[in-house]
Amino acid sequence: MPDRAPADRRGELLAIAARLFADKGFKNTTVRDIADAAGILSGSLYHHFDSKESMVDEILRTFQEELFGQYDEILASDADPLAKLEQAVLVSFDAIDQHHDEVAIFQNEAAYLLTFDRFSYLADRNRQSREVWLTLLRNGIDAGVLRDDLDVELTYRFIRDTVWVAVSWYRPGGRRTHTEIAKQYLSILLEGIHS
Amino acid sequence: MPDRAPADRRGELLAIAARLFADKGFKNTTVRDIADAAGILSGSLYHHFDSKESMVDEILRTFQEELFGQYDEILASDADPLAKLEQAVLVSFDAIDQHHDEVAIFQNEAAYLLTFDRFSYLADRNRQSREVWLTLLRNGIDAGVLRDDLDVELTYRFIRDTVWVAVSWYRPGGRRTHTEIAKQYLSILLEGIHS
DNA sequence: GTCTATATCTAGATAGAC
DNA sequence: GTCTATCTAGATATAGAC
Repeated sequence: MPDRAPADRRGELLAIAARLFADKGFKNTTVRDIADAAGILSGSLYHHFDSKESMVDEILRTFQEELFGQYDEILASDADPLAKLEQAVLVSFDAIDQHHDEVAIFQNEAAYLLTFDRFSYLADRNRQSREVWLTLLRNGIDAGVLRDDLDVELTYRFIRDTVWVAVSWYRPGGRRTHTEIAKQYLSILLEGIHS
Repeated sequence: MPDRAPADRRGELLAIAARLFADKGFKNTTVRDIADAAGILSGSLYHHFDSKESMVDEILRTFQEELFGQYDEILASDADPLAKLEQAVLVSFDAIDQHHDEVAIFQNEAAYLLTFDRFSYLADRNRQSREVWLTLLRNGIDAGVLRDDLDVELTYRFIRDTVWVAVSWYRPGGRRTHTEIAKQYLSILLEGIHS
């Protein structure tokens, strides 16, 4: 593996920053915090990155490219509508497990970051995500496997919110695996809690 | 109405601050922002309040006393378990409608504020909220009206998250009333989306 | 690639006049 | 109750040495 160390220094620093942004918030994390955690001084960070904004930008872009690639694969597959919906939920919980910090940052900081022009792509991603879920829900209704008396827009929001907000309490390595949680969630979502 | 203006100036300023804290975040709202919105200068705010922290403290305390009073009433009532659960959901969506900014602040800033000793009561309120929902769910299971194969702790989290996170997209005066949203949500929660 | 040193800016808070 | 003026602390970012 040639030039692994130099190429990865950037990734290391981004991972350290992501952890802090996720835990304390973007605004509330100082470049000194990041440098301290990395064992260097704040000025040295500017050898690697333009600004604190550039750091969070790179973190979110990289993560979202991967996540939306997975959604696209599901949409393009030939699974039945119910299976696709389940896969989308599982992939999302997988992201919470594998990219916990990135999901947390997107959940907690997107509204703030969207006030800057350079982060306008986050709004595009929100629209894209809405399209994915609405498509899955409409296909399920059309195929007759989902109730047709539900407000699709509201249903989409409930699913989206419950899935992603789990990042606020799920901790990788905890008592329940992310797959167990995803399956319980799907059971409630599909069948309800009424006996 | 004697001395209405002087007594309400405090409340006016708190409402202005709450709106800004909810929209932009606590850390990201400056005392100058608050003063600007109130049409005064930043120094003048300190005639009314000790600090920015005191402002958010008063906002959250007042709101939570009211909300938890309502939960206590539901728990103490003689309605059946299913009705109590429905009432708790309705009361929560009512809070999102009537105290939108306060709910948003609690949702978005609690984790940060909890790093200060003076806000440790927020952790107590979180525990209290958990007890309310767990009690409602357990009573429903014991009475046989809720599925007994569900993880109660996970179910509580899904309900809590989906209810409160609605504050991020619900806007008072929008296309759907908060009661319509609450009823759709209860329909999904109780019966599921499967046809 | 990191450190030293520092420029620049912004924020919370205070004191006293009006 | 508000304004003027200002203090102080802390944050982002830069320049040049090592």
